[in-house]
Amino acid sequence: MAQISLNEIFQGYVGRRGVFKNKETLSIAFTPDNIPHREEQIKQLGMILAPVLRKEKPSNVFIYGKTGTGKSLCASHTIKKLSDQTNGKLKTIYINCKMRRVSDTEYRLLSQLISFFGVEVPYTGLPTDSLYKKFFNLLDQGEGNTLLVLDEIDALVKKVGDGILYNLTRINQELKKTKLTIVGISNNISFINDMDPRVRSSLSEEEAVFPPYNASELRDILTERSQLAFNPGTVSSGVIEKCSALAAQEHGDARKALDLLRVAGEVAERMGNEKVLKEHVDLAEKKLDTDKTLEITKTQPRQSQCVLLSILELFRKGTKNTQTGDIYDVYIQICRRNNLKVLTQRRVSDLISELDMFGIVNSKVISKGRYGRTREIKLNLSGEMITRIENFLKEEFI
DNA sequence: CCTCCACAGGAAGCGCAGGAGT
DNA sequence: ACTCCTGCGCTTCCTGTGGAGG
Repeated sequence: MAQISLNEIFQGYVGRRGVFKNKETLSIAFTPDNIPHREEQIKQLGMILAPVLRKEKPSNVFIYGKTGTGKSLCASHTIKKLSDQTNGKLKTIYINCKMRRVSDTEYRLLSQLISFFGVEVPYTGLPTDSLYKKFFNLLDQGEGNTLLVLDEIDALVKKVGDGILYNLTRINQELKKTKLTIVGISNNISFINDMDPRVRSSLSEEEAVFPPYNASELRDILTERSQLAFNPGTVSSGVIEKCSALAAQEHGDARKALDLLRVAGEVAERMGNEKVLKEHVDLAEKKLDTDKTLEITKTQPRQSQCVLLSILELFRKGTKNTQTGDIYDVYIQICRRNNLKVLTQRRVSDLISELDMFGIVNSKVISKGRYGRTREIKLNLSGEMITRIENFLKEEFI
């Protein structure tokens, strides 16, 4: 039985022409040749970095803009073009500072930098400044310019402070043959104010701002990409407009727009449609939403999951106007059942606030007069999400 | 008008882990 | 290898508060 139906599925797959021609072109990792609506920024970056062609040191650049505004894309595009001009002689080090366990401490970042020169360094044990020396020596062995791209640089500063940036910006004073230029990329603008003024000024000798895309700009981007990604005529009208509009509502995030389009295509294929329809976009949005919330709950610490389960149990019982105390009572029971340490109500209250921040619940402070002042907590999830999260939590807890 | 409920949410401090300095 | 030092999760203690009921 199972085999027959599987065969049918496979047959359906092979027999039909899928909607995708090249799905890769919709992923964030893909670098298109043409980047619409970023001509200004690319030109600006090009002008800032152009001195490398004359073997002079360009200014350090600080790039900021919200997620999905094309910062990393434009930076890597510009640098690649620049590198082509120099016949690949331009050395570029790209580091994403948000990668956990890779580059989230001073030591790890330095060992990353060193490994770019093909030298491996022990995971731990060496003093930090000997790593600096090593990096310095490796750097100075080469000629000309080295570009250091620090993506999500705000994460680095938040984690380890600005000392490392201070050291890196000063390194040029010592270097003889090479020059190091830092390209910092951040989606948080305010963090730069917390930095040491010296670091701030040397890091942002030049600044490039990436504004959010509006709906029509997003539409252009999607139109271009969809021609690469989909077979001709498989995207019905209105689909791209819908994806653009949804993503524009969320601070003009091109990544979200591309995700929506890609998942809509996947949904269409799975449902056996030969065309991507507007309804598929709705389903895609739901799926992305659910996946995201599920991912959040999965990565949440156990205590927080326990609190969420308490809220879910109360919801299933149909309790109206859930308040902190109710949740705490259920929470205690779940902890006992699961042999978990019972935290104080004060702490649980904070955990509820965290769930609120994630958008999983909505809580608002209300006063019930004689019957006290508390927070009214409501689940902020669709029915399908509740079931999926519940299924996950039921596996984790008794 | 006052009271008093059921908490909110700030402040201080504790114990721990893991990194930095030596 | 050894002490600091720092950040984090958490507890303890605290003061503050909107409004129903007296």
